[in-house]
Amino acid sequence: MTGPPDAEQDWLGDYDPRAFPPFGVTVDMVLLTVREDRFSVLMVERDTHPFRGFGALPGGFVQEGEDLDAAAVRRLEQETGIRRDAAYVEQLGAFGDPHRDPRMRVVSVAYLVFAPDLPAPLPAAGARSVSWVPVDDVDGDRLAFDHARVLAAGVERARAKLEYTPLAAAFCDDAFTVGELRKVYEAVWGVPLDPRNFHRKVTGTPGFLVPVGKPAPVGPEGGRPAALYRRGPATLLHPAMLRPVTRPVTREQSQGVSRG
Amino acid sequence: MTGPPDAEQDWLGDYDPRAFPPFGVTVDMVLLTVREDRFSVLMVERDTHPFRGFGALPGGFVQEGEDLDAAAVRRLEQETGIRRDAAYVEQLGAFGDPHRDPRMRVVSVAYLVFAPDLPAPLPAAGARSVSWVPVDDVDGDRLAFDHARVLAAGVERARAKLEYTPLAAAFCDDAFTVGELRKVYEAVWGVPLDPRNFHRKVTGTPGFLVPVGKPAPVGPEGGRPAALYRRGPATLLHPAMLRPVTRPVTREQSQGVSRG
DNA sequence: TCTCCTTATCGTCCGCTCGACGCTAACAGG
DNA sequence: CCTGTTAGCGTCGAGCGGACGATAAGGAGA
Repeated sequence: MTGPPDAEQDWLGDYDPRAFPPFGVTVDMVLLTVREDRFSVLMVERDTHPFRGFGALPGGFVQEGEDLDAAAVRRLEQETGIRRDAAYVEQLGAFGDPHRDPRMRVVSVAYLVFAPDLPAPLPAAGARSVSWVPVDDVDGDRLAFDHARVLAAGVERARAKLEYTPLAAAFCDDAFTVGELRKVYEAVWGVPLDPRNFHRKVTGTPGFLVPVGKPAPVGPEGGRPAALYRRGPATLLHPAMLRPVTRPVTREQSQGVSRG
Repeated sequence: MTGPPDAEQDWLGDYDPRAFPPFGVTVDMVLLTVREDRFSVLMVERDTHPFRGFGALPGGFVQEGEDLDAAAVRRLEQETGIRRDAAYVEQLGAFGDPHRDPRMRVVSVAYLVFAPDLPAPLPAAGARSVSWVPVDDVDGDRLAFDHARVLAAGVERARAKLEYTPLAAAFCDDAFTVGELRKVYEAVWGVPLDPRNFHRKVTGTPGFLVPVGKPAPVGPEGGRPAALYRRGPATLLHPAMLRPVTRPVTREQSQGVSRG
């Protein structure tokens, strides 16, 4: 297709600062964990304009010469103290509504992080407080920018990921029991699972769990001591572990822009 | 976590152009179709610096005040003439390696498009040629920027999407036969499928296909005429249609940044 | 010690899905 | 009529998962 009015500025041969508008680029983190059997997200309360007093996802500008993934990992380590090898990090997507930030044109690259239970970190600059909030308790209307959409995308992606990957273990400590892993699934999906079928599934899937020599820890509310496991080498669950609720034939589709 | 040297510039209260580096933001399109039973991608040959003579994905800068999705759809319509409701579009992810474009700092937001078979469009500005290339014939070392990575991500995402969504129909015309739909799966996955089991699966999944009144078209190489269908309202396949190859326990993970 | 409660782990039954594959239906061409 | 092709239906058996019984192994309290 030739020559719509703006086509000349595509793929300019040489850098011409007048040919493209400058954007700010930020990373925002959807940092998820399971705390006290509740699926929770790390939220900050903003102390600066805009959206002062609103909840927000932690994040910040990408620096010059800094890779997007590196910026996300840097933020993760700075704001939570989580080492990058103690959590699972993947990109969630880019959010670039022209009016998502009233100050200027900003594209946010959101990252999804699965972390084991950790104490809430200290507030960073520009934030009044930092805390873990159960995702069901978050009021989307009280979030800054488009963070309600970002959070919703992250939560849905996390729920889907548990179905076909062994990433639930990223919410657990290094060694964990089958029961602890089941509580992760129950918290994230919000449904009870049959302990016996769950046990059969996860222990019967090759590469999901590797038994750790230690025979038995203690139980907080009694019961027979459970065996300890670590994450196995598998990166996919095959076949998947499906959420027990019968989904209707039609459901929201992740990030589809146009007709499905 | 308090006070690393750069923390002060996070979430500035007011616009301060010195506080963040300016980025160019582009959209790149991984435009996929099935042509002559081959899974193909729309590639342009660059005619301008940098990467003159290299293959590239179609794309261009996002304009001021333009939403990312809107920029992608605009590119789609401009470069291919595809109307947005004739194809499936979803965001693939952001690619922001600091050196991906030698001219300047650019973050590319990649989009994945499933389109029915169409004639190759005319070259746009800055491109020497535009053509559909079977994805297996693309030489990743001859692609501009990081488009080899972008393309690989798009292809893998497309293959996975066919497993758990009915999006294969987005590669077909408005009305199509079960055999045509099967050829889409076979081309995308690169494996033959049993026609009888495939027929049972797709016709037995509620909401996948809706029969169209017209009783029968003609067959190009003979055979019994097939019934025509359109896309149904389903957006998920449940249970999924799994690729017949036995995947090994460990496989590449989409966009994971760190340990799982 | 015995009872009861809790959780862990193993086993059984049954329905559903899928892969493999046989069979018939409905066209075209010679 | 015969053959070749694709479409569509049926059958069988293995495997997986949901429902759920049974046993194991701990702690708390009578």
